[in-house]
Amino acid sequence: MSPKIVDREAKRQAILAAAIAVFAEKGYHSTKMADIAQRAEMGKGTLYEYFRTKEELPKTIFGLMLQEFDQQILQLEQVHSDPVDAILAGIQLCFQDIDEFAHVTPLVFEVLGNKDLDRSIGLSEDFEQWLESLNRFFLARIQEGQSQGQISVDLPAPIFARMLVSTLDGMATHYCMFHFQPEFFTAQVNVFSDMVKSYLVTPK
Amino acid sequence: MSPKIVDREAKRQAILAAAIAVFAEKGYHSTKMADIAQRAEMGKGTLYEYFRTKEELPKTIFGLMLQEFDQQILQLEQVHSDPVDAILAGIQLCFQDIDEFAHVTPLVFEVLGNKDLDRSIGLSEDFEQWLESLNRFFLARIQEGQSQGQISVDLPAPIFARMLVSTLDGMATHYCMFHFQPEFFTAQVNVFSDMVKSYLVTPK
Amino acid sequence: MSPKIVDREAKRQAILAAAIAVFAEKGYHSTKMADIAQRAEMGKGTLYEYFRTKEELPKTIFGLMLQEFDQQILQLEQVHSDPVDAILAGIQLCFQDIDEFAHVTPLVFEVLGNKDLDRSIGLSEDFEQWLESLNRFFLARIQEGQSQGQISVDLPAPIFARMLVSTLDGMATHYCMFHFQPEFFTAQVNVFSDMVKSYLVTPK
Amino acid sequence: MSPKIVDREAKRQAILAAAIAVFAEKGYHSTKMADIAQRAEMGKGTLYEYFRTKEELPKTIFGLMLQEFDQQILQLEQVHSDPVDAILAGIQLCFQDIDEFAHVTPLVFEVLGNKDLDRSIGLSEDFEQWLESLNRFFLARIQEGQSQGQISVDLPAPIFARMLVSTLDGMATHYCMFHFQPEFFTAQVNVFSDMVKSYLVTPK
DNA sequence: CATGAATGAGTATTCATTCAT
DNA sequence: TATGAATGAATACTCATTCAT
Repeated sequence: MSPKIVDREAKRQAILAAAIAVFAEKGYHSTKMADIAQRAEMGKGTLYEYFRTKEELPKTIFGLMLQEFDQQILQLEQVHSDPVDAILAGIQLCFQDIDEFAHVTPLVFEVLGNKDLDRSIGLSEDFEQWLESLNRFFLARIQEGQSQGQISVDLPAPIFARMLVSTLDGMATHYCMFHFQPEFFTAQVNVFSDMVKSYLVTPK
Repeated sequence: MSPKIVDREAKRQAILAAAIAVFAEKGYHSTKMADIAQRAEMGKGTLYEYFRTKEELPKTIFGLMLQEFDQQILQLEQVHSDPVDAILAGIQLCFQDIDEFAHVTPLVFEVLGNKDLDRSIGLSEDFEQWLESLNRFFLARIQEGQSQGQISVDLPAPIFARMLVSTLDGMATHYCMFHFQPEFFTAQVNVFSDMVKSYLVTPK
Repeated sequence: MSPKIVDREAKRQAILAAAIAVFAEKGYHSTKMADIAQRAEMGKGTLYEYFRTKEELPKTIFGLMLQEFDQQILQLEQVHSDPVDAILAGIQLCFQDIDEFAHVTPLVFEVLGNKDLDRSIGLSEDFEQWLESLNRFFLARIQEGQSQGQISVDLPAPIFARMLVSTLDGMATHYCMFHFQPEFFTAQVNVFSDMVKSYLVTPK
Repeated sequence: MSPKIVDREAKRQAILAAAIAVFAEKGYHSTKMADIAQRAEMGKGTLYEYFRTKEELPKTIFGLMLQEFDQQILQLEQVHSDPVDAILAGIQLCFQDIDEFAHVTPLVFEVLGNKDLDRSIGLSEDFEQWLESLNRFFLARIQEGQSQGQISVDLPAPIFARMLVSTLDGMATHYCMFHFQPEFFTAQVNVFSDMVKSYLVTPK
């Protein structure tokens, strides 16, 4: 905790913040290291004292993002209400800090869309792993509900779980990329949640 | 008097096919014109006989894609069954030719993620317009169902419609990008469809 | 003189005329072979049936030009009036067909200015040779005038002759490149001629 | 805190000197940026730190040249001897720093000869303006001499003035391009000057 | 002979990264 | 440690030339 270390950490954060801002404005490929240096109000050379390459910036950004996602998963796993409520809570939890990540969405798109870049950053691997965790959570709750007789055993659990994962991601993505309207979005999540609830508890 | 006879249209298609293939493999920015030329089995210069710039390739690819999307919208508008059935038919229709477009998805991601590129290609504008058409279709059917007493007037139509649009896109995207399993996907769309049906016809 | 040969020659001339026109409009380096073909109303490939390379076009154009220049020199040498009159006649003769060559002047400039191009076309060599012939003509007449007592022996003949060559070229160049006004030009040549005459016959 | 210290102006001059040298050797179009970089003993990229494009090099070179030409015009206008002497002084002044510009002449030729290049560099416009200034100087002195009775009013002043401009340029050009012999050149200018003097003061 | 489709060598320019200060 | 000047690999695009028809 020497002041040196605090300074270094603060500078690292400043660079990351600048990078996020510029990446969000122009996209990864259109952003020059010089742009980031300017935004961070430091020299180009200094960036390289903190990050060895340009690619290390999105790598770090995604690392932080996925760390938060993992927190989310941990939170999910601590939800101990009855299965259906847990699923509904999970849906809400997914969007808890969405505004915080909204401006990184275009960067995620650009990296996921470029296999070369993705390979060396490893985003899709980590991202799919997160999707899988989410999927596991929903699947476990559904199966729990089925074994408790609360959810019909006719419901194809793995399919429904994966459907939840992709539809939730769809809503989040549309909010971040095309339709940035918080209240509307909340309402949307609520109808969706209500629909899911009705479907799960209705006997088939 | 008898110049070389060439099927220009066929060659254009061949180039486009090569471009789509290489873009899908490496992404737009990582693809060199030389890569496309090699894949199309022709010289670099020949590409420029058919497309003036590199950007014109995705532009053309998206143009064709959006043309098909427009066809889809036209088809949607010709669905004249009762409102709820129309909505369910619409959901199915959305995924009708999905495999045809699956390999363009990463390219769409990369372009949508890079504001600079998107601006000069104009993809997001056209894409959002398509989302809006889809939204209008669902909204109209829901309102129709409400005025006919089939769907509860308590359902917030605009919100539900937009939710459908984003969730459908989410499922399609996940299928194309992360989870390319046709049968699983069909099943997923079917549960979703069933859930929507139940929700719409259940009195609140 | 078979019709074939006449046809070929006519086509050669057509290409040359087109080349001269386009070179005059845009300059050598900015002219594409395609431009010349279009102007000559034939296919690009046809040009190569008549001229092996692009450089061969200016080479041929300059060849014709210098051929005319040689004719001029021959004409000069047939002037058999007294020395001073011969010099004055020579001055006029220099501008005899100037309008015919005016539009080639920029091409001459561009080639003379580019040593690489000049080397492979060999223009400056031929051009300087022509200047030298002109110089020899003037020098011979002056020396003739001096030996006949008509021109002062104090006049430094080689220097005066070379001065004539460069000043005449200067007037021609300015007419062709900067000040294309025929009447004004004629008047200019006349004062110059009159000045030379006065100077030559005035005893020092 | 202590960045590399560099004399940017000196480096700019070094690049310019290298550019002038290489342009003189090969011509503008045959010169690659890599050639200039090599001559200036630096990397290609460094050139672009000082000049945004290749065209900016001749543009700057001509700018400096024309600046000197303007100085010359200013000097001319400060010549306050009697009209004929002023004209003779003007003739000498024209060649004052000729050696300094001699090696730029081919570049001037190439640019003036290529309309495309000339348009974007704007040389001929500036050059003709300079010719015009020179012309105005001679015209004014001649008319002054005529109103003072020193020069015959029969002399067509505008024509004679323009004739001076083009013949002086002719001598300068030949010196720089074809006949680089300083002593010979000086003698040539002197006979010319002497001839002009005789002509102006001789009553018609 | 005539054509224009195909070709690929050639070149200006950009930008991530290095390194002298 | 911080800097920004220097670097050169990398790449889209052009155009003289070739050659199948």
